[in-house]
Amino acid sequence: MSARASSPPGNDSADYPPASAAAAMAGRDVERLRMWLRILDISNLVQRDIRAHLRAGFNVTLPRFDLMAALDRAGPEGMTMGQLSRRLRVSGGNVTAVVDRLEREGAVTRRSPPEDRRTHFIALTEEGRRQFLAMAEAHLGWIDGLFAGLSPSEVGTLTGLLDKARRSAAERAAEEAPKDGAKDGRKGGRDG
Amino acid sequence: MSARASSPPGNDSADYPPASAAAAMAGRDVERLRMWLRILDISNLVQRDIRAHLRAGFNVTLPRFDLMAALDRAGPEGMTMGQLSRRLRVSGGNVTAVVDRLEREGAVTRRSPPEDRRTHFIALTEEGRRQFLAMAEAHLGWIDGLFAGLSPSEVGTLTGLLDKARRSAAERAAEEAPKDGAKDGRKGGRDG
DNA sequence: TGAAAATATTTTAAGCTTAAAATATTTTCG
DNA sequence: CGAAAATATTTTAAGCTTAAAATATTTTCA
Repeated sequence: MSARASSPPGNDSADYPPASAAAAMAGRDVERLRMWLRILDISNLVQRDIRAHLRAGFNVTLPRFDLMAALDRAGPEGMTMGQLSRRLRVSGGNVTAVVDRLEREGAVTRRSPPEDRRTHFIALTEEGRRQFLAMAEAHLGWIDGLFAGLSPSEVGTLTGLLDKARRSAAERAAEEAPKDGAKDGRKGGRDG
Repeated sequence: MSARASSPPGNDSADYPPASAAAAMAGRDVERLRMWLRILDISNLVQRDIRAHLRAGFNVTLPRFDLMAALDRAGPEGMTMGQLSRRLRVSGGNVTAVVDRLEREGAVTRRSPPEDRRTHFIALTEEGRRQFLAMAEAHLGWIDGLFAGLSPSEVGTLTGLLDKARRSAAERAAEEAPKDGAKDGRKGGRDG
């Protein structure tokens, strides 16, 4: 859950910028902020709904579902902890914790190849994959249902503009945080 | 941070539906799912950036910023714990925890009116409000920067479509979870 | 070879989050 | 009045999350 996120929150519509902060905003362009708050609202709303469905229908949390999705995509060999960390964009410690629980539940296995005992390959068990496929199918239905109020053409327009917005934000966030100064985009990380 | 959320994750663009789940998705419409994943991506990306800025520039977390924003909006009397819980759409226990920390830091005060000692009004201290205004000003600038790649007209179109998407999701999420069966939309809650 | 550096993961400390149980207080109503 | 219900908040148990420190193992290279 968590409706959190840098919001003059509780927004069901207009009233931005927030009351007292209004003074500080005087004369500033607020349209991009307004747009962002819509994105945030939808994101929170949909995530809340999906989490509730996952819990009620499958007794699974979103982090576990996401991790299983990555493993499903990876195929039978699975992925290493480091690969999962990068793919999911979460910390290594986080992957350790979530994998621990999935392993305890029998949804994934950990195995270390003899040639490098530092690393661990995580893979879905048969049961884990079966569970995931059922969840993925249901998930698609939930999303379709939530956005049923948009026509196919509206969905297309929105997706296109969102792509542009994403590129804008990704570029600018990246240049703020140079991280690594790496040459070609592969290095400095942890494994591959 | 957390890039989490019901995603065939790690998406920088296409490759949905995810590999093995593809079988389950056969013949299903995937456009709305694709759109949702764009929203999710942007939301995670921007929140990550904002959190980093808030921490680096103000040594503050997003939940604390959000709570302070609500209080700023509320004016000098502040808000009760229950009002904060509903406004921020988080649990009561959560509000207790975040307020505890803000209080410890001197950003907010708790006071209980004599006529109802169950309740507590939380308000920004002078220092808390000063801090918040500086953060809100910076926040607006970060958002403007991230979405600078969109023209004003694109921002307008996007905001309009997002509004429609939000209404769609909100309506459908609401009818799934009837919660209260209340008659006219005000009741059954906790306070006002 | 063998010490230093690099890599891969786990552990730890702290904070956010929820649902459910526990407390405290006020309101209702027999 | 006084017990039961309602209301407001805090506490608890569990899980997610991160950054930073600690471990374990492999690679580099003098």
